[in-house]
Amino acid sequence: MNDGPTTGEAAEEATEERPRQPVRADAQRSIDALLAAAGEVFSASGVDAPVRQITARAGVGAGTLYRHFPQRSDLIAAVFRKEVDACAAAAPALAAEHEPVEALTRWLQRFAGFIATKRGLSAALHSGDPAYDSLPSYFQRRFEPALGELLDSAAKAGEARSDANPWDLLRAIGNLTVPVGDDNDGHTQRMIALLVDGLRYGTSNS
Amino acid sequence: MNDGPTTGEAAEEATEERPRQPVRADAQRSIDALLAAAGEVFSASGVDAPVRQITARAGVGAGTLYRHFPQRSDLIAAVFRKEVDACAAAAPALAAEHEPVEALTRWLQRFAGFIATKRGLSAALHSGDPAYDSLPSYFQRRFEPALGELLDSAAKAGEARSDANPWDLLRAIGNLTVPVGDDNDGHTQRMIALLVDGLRYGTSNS
Amino acid sequence: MNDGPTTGEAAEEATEERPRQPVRADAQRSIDALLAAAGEVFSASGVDAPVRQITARAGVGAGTLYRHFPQRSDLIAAVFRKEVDACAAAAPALAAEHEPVEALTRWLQRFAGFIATKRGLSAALHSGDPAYDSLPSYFQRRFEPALGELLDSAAKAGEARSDANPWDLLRAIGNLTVPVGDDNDGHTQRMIALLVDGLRYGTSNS
Amino acid sequence: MNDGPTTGEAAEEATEERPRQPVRADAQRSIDALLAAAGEVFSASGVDAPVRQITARAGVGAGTLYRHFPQRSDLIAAVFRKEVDACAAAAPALAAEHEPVEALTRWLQRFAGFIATKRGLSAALHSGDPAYDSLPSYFQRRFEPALGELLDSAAKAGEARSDANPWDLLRAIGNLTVPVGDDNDGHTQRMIALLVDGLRYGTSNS
DNA sequence: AATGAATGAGTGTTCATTCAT
DNA sequence: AATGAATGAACACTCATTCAT
Repeated sequence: MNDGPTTGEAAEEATEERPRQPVRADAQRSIDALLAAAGEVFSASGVDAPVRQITARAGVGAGTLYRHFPQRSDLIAAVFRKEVDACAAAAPALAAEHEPVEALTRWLQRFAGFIATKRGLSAALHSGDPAYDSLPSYFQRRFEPALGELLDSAAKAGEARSDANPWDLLRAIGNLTVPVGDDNDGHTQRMIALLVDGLRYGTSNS
Repeated sequence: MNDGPTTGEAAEEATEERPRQPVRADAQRSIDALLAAAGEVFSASGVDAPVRQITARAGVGAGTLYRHFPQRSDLIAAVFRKEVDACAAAAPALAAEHEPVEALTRWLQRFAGFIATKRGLSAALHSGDPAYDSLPSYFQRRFEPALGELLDSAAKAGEARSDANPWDLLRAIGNLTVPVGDDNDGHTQRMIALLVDGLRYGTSNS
Repeated sequence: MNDGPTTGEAAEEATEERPRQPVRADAQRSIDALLAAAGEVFSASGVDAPVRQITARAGVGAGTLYRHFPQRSDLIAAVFRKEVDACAAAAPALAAEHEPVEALTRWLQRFAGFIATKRGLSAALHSGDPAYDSLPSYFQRRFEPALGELLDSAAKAGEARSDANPWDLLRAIGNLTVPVGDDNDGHTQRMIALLVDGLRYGTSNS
Repeated sequence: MNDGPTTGEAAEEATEERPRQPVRADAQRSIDALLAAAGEVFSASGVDAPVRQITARAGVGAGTLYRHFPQRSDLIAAVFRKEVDACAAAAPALAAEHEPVEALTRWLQRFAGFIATKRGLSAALHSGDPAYDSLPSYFQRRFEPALGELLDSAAKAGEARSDANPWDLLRAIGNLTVPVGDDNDGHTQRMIALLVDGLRYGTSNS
């Protein structure tokens, strides 16, 4: 991803070419402050943190938050997108600086760090609130190609099996978007098999 | 573990041979109903679910819950222990019925299922509430030997590397007791390396 | 007072000559323990203290309290009568040991001590609960003659005006049975006039 | 005190000349309504009356009460101060309209009326809650000079003994700030002696 | 007769959300 | 557009009272 969408726009999927409608400077300042504050509060206290904690940290009134993010889910989604973008953008950067396996490993660690701040989001994501419907696909749309590139490079270098599924691997680390227990598509089984493969690696059988 | 402690007694580690102190039958019925109801509600709605949801499902009054579990954390901990026991007890059972690698794989899947119901417990566990202090060690005390036996059997059969650390592996699947983001002991790094090993398994390098 | 009613009987105005129906010894023990405990708890925490505080101190179960005192007001009334009796009985005792004015002064101080433990009963008394209807008259029936005797003796000795109204005086100190603010019978005014008389005592007018 | 502080400001000692900090009109309306409602409810049902009774009568939501009076004690204290101010302010007014003894008597009756609404506050005052620490001294600071002036005028007119202690007299009527039973400074004794003096007034000894 | 477990209405309090300023 | 006061539903928790043991 070269520069990513401007996630500063509240609750809106950016369409690249639409000319910006005039957003007043003070409004933009409020939005930025809210996104920053919410990101910090969410990782510190979870996405159920009291709204006032966020507005206080952002230095705005409660009404301002609701003006820009009428639903709590709008705020959560906006923060989520912003952080997804930042993480996905790290993949090509690492690929440019490191050998394939090294880049792969580093990015997976970076990704794990991203996931670590998302504890507690899982419940929201599966709450059935349609406001979150677009998030899993956004997550996938950003991350799958990012990891795909890294895996391809490693495979081309003969450093990884070529049939590895990036999406499965992301879920193995994240378990964010689909809880392990409910899925029936065999994801968990495949990932556990992968771990077991890892355990076997280096034995006389490998 | 041969048959597991009877976790029906609230917040108490059962000593096998001690004759039951007279727990009135109705009280025991309430405790059992509450633990069962709480288990279901917790996995459906998280550990912050309204108390009344639990009491309604258990068919008891609110006061009954508070009599037996004065703090919410007491209930959470009791449910946790009960489910840990049930899962740990599955390990020897599977070992008796299946080949080593099969038993290992099945149990890891069973364990993953256990973890899946624990989404949302992570925050509670790291809340600093001393009521939860004993839980991580209980978790480890039950699970580490359970998985250790399975790994040993697999290693003896030449089906797994013998240096695999059961505790690391449990955390790799669970990420329950220590969030990924905060740990500095390299756990995440090792587990990601293990996944990458799994990816490499079967390539020309293995 | 020579023997007074046995206030150990719950919620019942003793009729002097009725032969005691057989009260089982253990029941009587419970009643005594409850009255003693309630007296202590009421002065420490007011008459709205939690029931369990009383049963715990008495060493009986909650059911036992309700067997003997089906309404909370029954318990309050029984404690009240018991303490009224004890205080009223002190009047003749003091009269036998001291000079008239000394006995009068000492008993009024004793009475003030009694009142001091009744803070908070006022609200209950005026709650409209018919269970308390008999209490003010009981209070008056016991105390008015007790103080009347003391005043008479003092008057006969030329140590007090002979027209003093014992009931007014009791209320002046107590303000228990009728709150100052609501009465329109001039009681408060008379008592304040009395205080002012006291202030004038020894001025050029006296 | 010439006209009394505006107690409409929550839990704050008004400084006469300070220009009002911008208190929004609606907030002030809420505060006033709450203080008025609480005053009525407290005298009717005691200071432990349900919060909802107060908010309902004030016509505001529960949150509004908690915004302005985060602790129940804040509300109690504010009501107390407001009523103390009103009563103390009556003293100079009465002095301006009546002869000294008449003014004294009327104000004491007014004060007795004030006390009558304070039944049940005693327990709160001695609960040890530091929120009430300042109340007794506030009570004394307002009332002692108020009564002192009245007594001085009466003494100057030769209508009262000049050594009367205003504070003792206030406590004689009030018994609010220090319960009768516990004090060891002889207050109760002195007041009872005063009453007895009043009784003696006009006997052959006076 | 005594016990103490169960009930559930009642209450304080919080906090998301709306809306007057 | 921003503020922050008001609202009131929702929730945890207590405790008087009942009733199974």
